[in-house]
Amino acid sequence: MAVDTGVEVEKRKKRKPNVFDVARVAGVSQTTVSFVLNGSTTPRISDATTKRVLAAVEQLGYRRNTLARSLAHGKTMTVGMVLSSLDDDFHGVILRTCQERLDEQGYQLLYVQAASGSAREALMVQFLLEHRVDAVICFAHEYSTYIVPEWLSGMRDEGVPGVMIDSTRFASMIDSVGSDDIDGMYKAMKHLYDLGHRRIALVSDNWQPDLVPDRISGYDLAIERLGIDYNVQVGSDRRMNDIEKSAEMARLLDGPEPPTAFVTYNDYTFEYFLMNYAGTRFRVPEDVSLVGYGNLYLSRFAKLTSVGQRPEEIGRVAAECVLARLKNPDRPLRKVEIETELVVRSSTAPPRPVS
Amino acid sequence: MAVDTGVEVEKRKKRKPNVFDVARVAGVSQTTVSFVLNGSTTPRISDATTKRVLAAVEQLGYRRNTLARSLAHGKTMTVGMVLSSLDDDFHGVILRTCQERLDEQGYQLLYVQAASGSAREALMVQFLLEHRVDAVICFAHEYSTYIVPEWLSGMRDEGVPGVMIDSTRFASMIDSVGSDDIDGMYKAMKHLYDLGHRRIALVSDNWQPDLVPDRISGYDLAIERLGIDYNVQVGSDRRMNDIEKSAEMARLLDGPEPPTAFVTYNDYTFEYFLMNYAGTRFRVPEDVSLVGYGNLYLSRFAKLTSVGQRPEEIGRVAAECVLARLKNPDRPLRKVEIETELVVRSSTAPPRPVS
DNA sequence: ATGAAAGCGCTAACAC
DNA sequence: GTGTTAGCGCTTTCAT
Repeated sequence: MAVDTGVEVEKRKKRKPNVFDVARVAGVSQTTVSFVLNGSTTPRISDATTKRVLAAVEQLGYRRNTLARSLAHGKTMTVGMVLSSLDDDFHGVILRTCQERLDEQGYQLLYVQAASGSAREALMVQFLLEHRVDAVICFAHEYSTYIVPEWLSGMRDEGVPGVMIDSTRFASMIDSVGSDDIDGMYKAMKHLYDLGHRRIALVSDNWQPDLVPDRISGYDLAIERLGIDYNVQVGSDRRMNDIEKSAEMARLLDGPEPPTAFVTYNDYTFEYFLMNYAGTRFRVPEDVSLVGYGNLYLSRFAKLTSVGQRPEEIGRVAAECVLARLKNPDRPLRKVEIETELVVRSSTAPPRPVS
Repeated sequence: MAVDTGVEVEKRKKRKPNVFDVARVAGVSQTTVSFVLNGSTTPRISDATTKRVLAAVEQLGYRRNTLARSLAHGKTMTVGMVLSSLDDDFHGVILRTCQERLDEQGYQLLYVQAASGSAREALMVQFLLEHRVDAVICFAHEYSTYIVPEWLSGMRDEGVPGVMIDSTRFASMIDSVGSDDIDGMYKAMKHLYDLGHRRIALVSDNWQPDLVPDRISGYDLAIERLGIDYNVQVGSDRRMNDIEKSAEMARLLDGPEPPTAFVTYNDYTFEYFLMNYAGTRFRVPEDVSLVGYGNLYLSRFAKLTSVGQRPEEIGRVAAECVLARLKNPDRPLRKVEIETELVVRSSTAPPRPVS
């Protein structure tokens, strides 16, 4: 490596200082600088030398170049994460706990954003891979079906570990961590059953036949296990938006044999109902009980009983999976289903006695 | 960190293909491959060659190494962004629009997370700088005061452009884009004034004397400009949490000369009041009008009149700033204040006639 | 149109 | 404990 002798001065102004410069100023070799900077213990560097190097670093305003560093030793110590939505606390909590765990091992989470299932999502995974992240974490989503397998196999080919969050649909291809949603929905149903409800309707969705399928089959399972003779699902037969679902809920409540409670696969499905029917046409929980899903902000604000998915656990376990596979790429595939917890608030009460 | 030497041969097999491999398979030189991959036009590559190269790329499953690429030509085409909160739609919208604009110029947004004002925030800026992002975007925050200047000067020294979002407090040091909050608060006051309110109290905060200072001085300004003879600020003299603020609001409403309306510097300040007082002890807007700030999710759900900050504009303009400075590092400092918009919903109405 | 070769900044094996 | 040096994968003059 030829150190410019003549142009040196000119270049000095723009070029950022590198290990070599530090070495020269400190009067040591590159290697020594590198060892000091990386706290290498193998060849123990004398305190005096260390001090001189550090001083040179300070003086020059040297900042190490991660690009070169990673290029050289083949590891970036970063984990890429493709984020779809940044709008809710669910994702926020997962991110935080995931990051915390990764931090402990010196890994840094790097996010990029892309709507789930969009072409951009696949692009962003490419991007992360090109940046040689050591692993990729991705949120599964209803729309993912089409696109996921494509980049999933891409990652496999390159030996980059990945974990899928929030769904275990791809658990046969990749480490996955999600919630035990069948049980979660069962808990919701059991809670209402125990309060005395026997006509519990589900606010569902047919947007994707396999959207949050566990939550929906949890409903059927509960019906069966609890020996209930009432199975009404709003929005499972045709595509409906939340406004239409609310109207249908109201229609049901005004009809014969009305449900005394609703469960849903997502807190926000109730949003419109809460905004425009609850408290005016129907009182909650006097006229109808409501159990949401997700324990998201809305359920806290609206004091909704809801099934919590424990995002803090999801994030932590996802990090754990990544770390474990990074350590041992050949470990068997892992599929984790975090147990949910029912958070009881004031949207549930015993049903009104039949009038 | 000792890399096992014996396994070297094993590893060899896993080595990812590089330009050189591609070149060999395609029967051309490295250079040619590089030109093809970068769509170079200077030396026009023949279609036949291009095709062969692409075929080789496909066959080998070659993926370019951004690390090496960036190292070589000194640009990463990434913009780093330090995110504090991922929990609300405000940030989400900014991110999306900012990304969209950056995309157009081929820049990619890279996020890292750190609580505002935390030691980690400074660390993350270092991290981004070490990764040689071409620019940094950061959210200002009440706590930032202490830490910001430190890494701000660090960036300046290295010639890495940055823009501060959501505050213009550091506008003398860095391109900044925020909202015109003085005017925003004035709009809120004017709206209430026009409805007939003359006793409007502010729910404030003394946590940091310069926290969202514009919104607070906007209140004083409005009082003066509108010739109002009532200036009551909850929580401006001592530190209070939202629960205490709600209690204080209730106390005020029950007292003599009660305010007929409240304005605040943040929608969520009203959260507790809405959950526990509104609709029970006080009706909104019959007994009291409420104007929030931020037009955040809460205000939409609770049908709160609120001052919107137009995050989509903030994000776009932030990207614009970065792009402009990237193009011309010497352009004069820019300070943009996005005009707010009052979103009227059903939490505001004329005050009750004095009883 | 294509190829040879000099870096970019850093790590780490190997010699001293 | 310190220095030498060969890569890491790619870009990019400068010849050819």
